[in-house]
This record gives sequence, structure tokens and C-alpha cells, in this order.
Amino acid sequence: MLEDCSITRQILDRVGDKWSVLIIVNLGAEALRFKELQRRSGGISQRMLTQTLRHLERDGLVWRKATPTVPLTVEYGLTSIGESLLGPLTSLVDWVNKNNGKIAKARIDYDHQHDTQE
Amino acid sequence: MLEDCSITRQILDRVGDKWSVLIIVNLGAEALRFKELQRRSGGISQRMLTQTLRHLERDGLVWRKATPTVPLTVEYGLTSIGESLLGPLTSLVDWVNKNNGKIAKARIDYDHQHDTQE
DNA sequence: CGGCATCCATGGCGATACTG
DNA sequence: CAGTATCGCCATGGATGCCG
Repeated sequence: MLEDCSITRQILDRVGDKWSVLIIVNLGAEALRFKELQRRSGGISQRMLTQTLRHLERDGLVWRKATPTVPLTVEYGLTSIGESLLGPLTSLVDWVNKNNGKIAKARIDYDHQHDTQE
Repeated sequence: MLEDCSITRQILDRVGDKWSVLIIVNLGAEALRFKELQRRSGGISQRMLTQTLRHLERDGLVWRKATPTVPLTVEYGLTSIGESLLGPLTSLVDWVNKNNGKIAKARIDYDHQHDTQE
């Protein structure tokens, strides 16, 4: 009823892919340079960071500003659309933070009563 | 700052995997039997539906009720935790529905000004 | 009907090395 | 510093076939 079509799926895929959410949240606080963004994003490889940023940029969620200084300076930040995503996204993240205890417990219960050992 | 740890990533992975969101939203309306759920979930294969349901069940988001009738009846529905996820999830889906036009346009612009033709 | 097991193709993603 | 290009692994997920 909401997402029979492919567009919605595509965008949810983007939201759900391994790094997008992390990048968006990190950029939500402030615009950042490539290296700094990578540093804040845990163990993301340089390849994946580039790729993720390209996707987000293509979707109009992130802007890129390259300054042709000597060792080249590039900054990334959220566009207004990107910022508007921050709300739904953080409400989701909040939900996770609030419920991960229950979920962890549910998993233990499930595993326990399905194969006691093995 | 929010999701350095692995738990959050794991759960977001679940949210972001190809079918979970669709299943949860479909079950949000009402409890459904396996076949009916499959029918409403577009082109999901039986394997993936089973797998996704197991994951969601393990996380305590979905319950499963098997009635040993002759041709076996199984119903799935959301637990209270699962229902509490419905909120954040639909706010995300709403966002997508509201912005997919802009995103589609942004993509066209991006593609156009990056390689005018292949 | 509901579900598990197997096989197999695709592609996500990391590591590495090279360019501007 | 900020990328692009290449390679190779392995997880995701579809198709198919069998069981309760």
C-alpha cells in the first residue's frame, strides 16, 4: 500500500545500506572534510566512503564543495533535503537505542528454546 | 556518537535488509498467514520470506502461531515491540513518499551534469 | 500449506595500489 | 588530501526440489 513501487524500495535500500545512515548522522552535526568524516565513521574504508558519498550526493541529500588548494580540500554537508531526513532517521535510531536491550534478550530466549546447545 | 557499537548496526541492518520493512508494514495492518503475506509482499521468494520472518521472530518483533490443522495453518503478527517500531518506520516511509520526487529529480540532474552521454 | 536444504549467480564491500 | 581502478572474498538472495 505504501511501497509497492520500486522508487521507495530503492531509497529504503539506500537508507539501509551499510554506511549511509552513519554518514548522514555524522554530517548532521556539521560539515566535514573527507578524512575527518572517515575518522568519525568507525572502520569505513576509503572506497566505501567515496561510494556512499556519491550516492548521497546523487540523491541530493549531500553537497560537496571542493576547494582547489594545494593539497586539495573537500567538504561535505547535508542539503536541506538531507537535513529533513535527519528527523525520521534519528527517531529510528532512538527506537533502536531504546529497544536494543529487549531485542538482545529476545534473541537469547529464541536461541535458547530453539537449540538448547549446538 | 549514537551507533559506534555493533548492536545498533546489527539492528539497523535488519531494518535495512531487503524485506523486513515491507513485512513489518504489511503485518502492521493485521495478522496474516504465510501465503497471504507473500502475496502482499510483491515478489518476495518463499525462502526470503521464511528467513526474514525468522529473523524478526528472533528479535521479538513478530510472533508466530502454528495451528496443526490438516493443511497446516500458520499466522504471523506484530508483537508489542514490533508495533512500537511501526511509528519510526512509517515516519521514515512517509518521508520517502514525500521526497521521492525531489530525489528522482536530483538524480536526473546529477546524471545529466556528470556524463551528458555515456 | 508451510518450510528446510541445496545449488549457484550476482554484487557488496574490503584491501591494495596508483593518480591529481 | 581526495580520490579512481582492480581484484578477490563471501554474504545475499533467487530457483528448485523434497518433507511434514
